[in-house]
Amino acid sequence: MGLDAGAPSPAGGERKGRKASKEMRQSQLIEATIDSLATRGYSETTLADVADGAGLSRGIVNFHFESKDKLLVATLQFMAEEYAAHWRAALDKAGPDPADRLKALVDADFDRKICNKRKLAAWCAFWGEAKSRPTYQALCGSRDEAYQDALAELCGALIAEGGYAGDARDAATALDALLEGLWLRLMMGASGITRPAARRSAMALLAALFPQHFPRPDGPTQKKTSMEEKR
Amino acid sequence: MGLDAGAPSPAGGERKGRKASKEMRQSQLIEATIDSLATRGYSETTLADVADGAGLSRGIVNFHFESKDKLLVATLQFMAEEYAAHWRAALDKAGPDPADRLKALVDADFDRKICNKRKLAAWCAFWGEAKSRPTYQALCGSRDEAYQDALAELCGALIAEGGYAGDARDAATALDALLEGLWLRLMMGASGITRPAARRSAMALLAALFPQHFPRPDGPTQKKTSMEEKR
DNA sequence: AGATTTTGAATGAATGTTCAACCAGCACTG
DNA sequence: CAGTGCTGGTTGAACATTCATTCAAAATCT
Repeated sequence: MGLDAGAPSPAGGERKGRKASKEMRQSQLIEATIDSLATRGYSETTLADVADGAGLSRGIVNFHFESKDKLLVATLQFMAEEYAAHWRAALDKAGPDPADRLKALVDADFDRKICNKRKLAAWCAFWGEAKSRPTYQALCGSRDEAYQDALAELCGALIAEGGYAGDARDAATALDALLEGLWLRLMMGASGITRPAARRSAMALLAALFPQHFPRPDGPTQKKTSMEEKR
Repeated sequence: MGLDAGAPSPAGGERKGRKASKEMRQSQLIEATIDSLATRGYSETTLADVADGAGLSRGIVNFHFESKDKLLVATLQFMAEEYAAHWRAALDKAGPDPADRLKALVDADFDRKICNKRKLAAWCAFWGEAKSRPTYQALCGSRDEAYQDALAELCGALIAEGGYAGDARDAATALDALLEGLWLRLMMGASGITRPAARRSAMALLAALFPQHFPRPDGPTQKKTSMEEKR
């Protein structure tokens, strides 16, 4: 019954019913898993929930993925790859100027595609289990080793350009931690913080670290456009 | 672990714990719960684990706490109260100077009593479930409403004193998010970040935000010993 | 003794996994 | 083209396990 199920419908190759390709089924199940993680939490996520969410039958997960564990690992893997691809694309699209590239990374982190309640909640669910599961720990890996390298490289370039004091690695660590902390706050939803406010907060850190490159919103400082919002 | 914990060996006549008062038993069970959360994670924490960890029998938790849920709530409550009491005490002990008080808050956050793998892991376990449990969400509450108010007040004082640009509330949000993000990183243990390094990173943010009040560490420093440091 | 705490086995519900039957597509044959 | 058999995705019920909870009996304290 209820095969159509609809749901998030990843678009593209429409093949709905019985014949959906293996990969489509898998991503359909992964999406349903993210849904369940976001609404019920890790400890309450059951295969029955996932199957119901996808509009399929009970035993389906054990056919496409070998076990519940494997499904969860695949889900985390999917999110990690999506995240990495997203910031890499943002970096490619940005120009050669280090300041622009750094801003692009921050913006990418707060993009709705990545930074929404559903995905944030799923990330946090995995974080909560990461310490006791080496596999999760490696995949969360405080985001991505490469991401931190990219941050550090850009910070280094700005420090060299602007003659700022401080260490590039430390600045990158602080920035990365700040971004993660803001994600956490956004997920919690408490203290009524919003996505734009969080992004503004991150930009404020950049302004404090690299004042010549990231002018404060109020001061009529030296950089180019003020396409940012005001406050 | 936790308290003396008493070996699980039921052999000897050992009349050690039987007499322990209700409150002692409860905190003993709470400590065992934190242990289990830290080592096995939220989803794998069972009452049997907790009871074994405390060296007591299976049904004990349902006697002192009504249910597993109540035990977990009590555990989170305990940690929240301990955290709040800790930073409040640090604030009381600090002098009247806003810069000193802010530094005291940061130091308190990285105190071993609060900031160790065990407690961090337990916090993170609760964070992971917070979105789907209003009770947890309220207790995590992105730490503490009052904590953020204290941060904002101090930031405001420094901004007024030093004539810095920027908003106190934004600075406090950034600082709080950074501290939480660093906690998360410390818990993950990845990228080999250490507690002193994390604290240094937080201090770097303060130096960037309030350069007159928090001189950079590279110059001949101002405080006393440099017993920290590492990397 | 009476009250309180602790124990450990029994209970029942929830859930991951297995599996035999079912069915949609597809290639091949007559 | 119709029929036929094959491959493999899909189903749902059966199974086994794990675990929170209950409770009567035992142990300990006052």
